[in-house]
Amino acid sequence: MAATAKERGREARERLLRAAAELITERGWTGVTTRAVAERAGVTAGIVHYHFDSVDALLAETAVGTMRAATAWLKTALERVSSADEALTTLLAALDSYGGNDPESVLFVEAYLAATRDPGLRERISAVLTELRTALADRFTEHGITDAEETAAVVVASLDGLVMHRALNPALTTGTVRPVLRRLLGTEQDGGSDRHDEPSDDCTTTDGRDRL
Amino acid sequence: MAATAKERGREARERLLRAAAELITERGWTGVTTRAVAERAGVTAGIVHYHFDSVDALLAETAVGTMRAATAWLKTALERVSSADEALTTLLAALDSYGGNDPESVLFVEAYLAATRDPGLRERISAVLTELRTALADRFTEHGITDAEETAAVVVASLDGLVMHRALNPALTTGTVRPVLRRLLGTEQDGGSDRHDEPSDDCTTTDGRDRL
DNA sequence: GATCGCCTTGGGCATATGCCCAACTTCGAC
DNA sequence: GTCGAAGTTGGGCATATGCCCAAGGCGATC
Repeated sequence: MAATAKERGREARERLLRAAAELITERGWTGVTTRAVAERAGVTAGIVHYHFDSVDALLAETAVGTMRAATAWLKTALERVSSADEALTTLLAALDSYGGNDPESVLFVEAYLAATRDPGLRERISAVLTELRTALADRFTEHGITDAEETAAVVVASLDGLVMHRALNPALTTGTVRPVLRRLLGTEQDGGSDRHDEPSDDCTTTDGRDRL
Repeated sequence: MAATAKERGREARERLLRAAAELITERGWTGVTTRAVAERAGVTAGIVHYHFDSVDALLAETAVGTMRAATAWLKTALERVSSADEALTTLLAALDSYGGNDPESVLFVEAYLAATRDPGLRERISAVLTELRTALADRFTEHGITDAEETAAVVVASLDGLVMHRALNPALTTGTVRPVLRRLLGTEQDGGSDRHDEPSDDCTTTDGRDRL
């Protein structure tokens, strides 16, 4: 058996990260406590400060890690895209995959706010966000979207805003907002701009990618 | 003499509300404490629970009150608007009026997240948001925007998203994002989307940076 | 088997927090 | 002048919280 102690330590650490992610969305960033996260992870409270310097360090690690994973996934998904509209669809699909009361995207918003009060976290989150924004802008440039940089920035921000508002207004399904968001791309392809509720064409048609 | 005691009580209550608003953005919703808000308001801690049932009640009152005031102001501003584009400009100007490190709009985002965990607050915030969204949608309908309801919803959500992202990315000035956001209105007025003829309340700050 | 490194435990300390309350002040009404 | 309502004060209680630490496993290495 390979390093049982080390392995268990690693697992405990990851369980803490997962527990923290849940609790951030449930209680809010500043509402996560040492003992709560330890209990959720099934470990004792002392463990938290063995694996992390502080509760805030745990939360930052959780947020940055989650965002990095999501961004990495989205970047590879965007690489397979063959039009700007498809890129938008990919992002919307990712947004939908978390269902309505999506825990993960609320975590992002909590992280943004926490970054407002923590310069170090802000730096790390900005880096991830820039990465995603740049990847999207590259697709846009590639497919002839004007103001690609600015458009990408607005699209990413808008999607985060929609995530937030959807928590209060369930009518904001991706199907509903997609026709409107498409206008952001500036392509005047006039594809029947008033049809809502796209049935199920939300998945990019290429290889199987219905997971996330 | 007009009720001095009653008057002072009222003032203390309002000072508490203002102090709470500041602290919510500084420390986050769940980071606001009885004593901190009392100290900021210049009263003793006992006062807080005399005027409000609980700290959470204080916070909710603060958030809803602030949002109601902002919405009321925006509604009257929107009434004077003579085009959909001008409506957008009005909203952007309001967004800018709070300067870069705007305390108020961060408060809104904090409130959205808190509403996620408090059904009562969620109800109240949804009502205010619906009011604003409807007022905007009315303007849009009036000026021939297709999908007025959906467009209004997306615009409001996008602006909140931009507020959040601007806290991390100062390049997201209204001047920078305005040309992109105009596309949301679906009015295909000329391709050059970076020129506008409304000279009056041009709120755009002198955008220094263009690289996002 | 002894030793070492990594992980874990459970308790503990100083402080913070929400909320309460009895006594006190203030000021208009009678 | 007395009374009562509205507001204020300062202390206090039970609990929660962040972080620490000495002691205890436990497998790998020698």
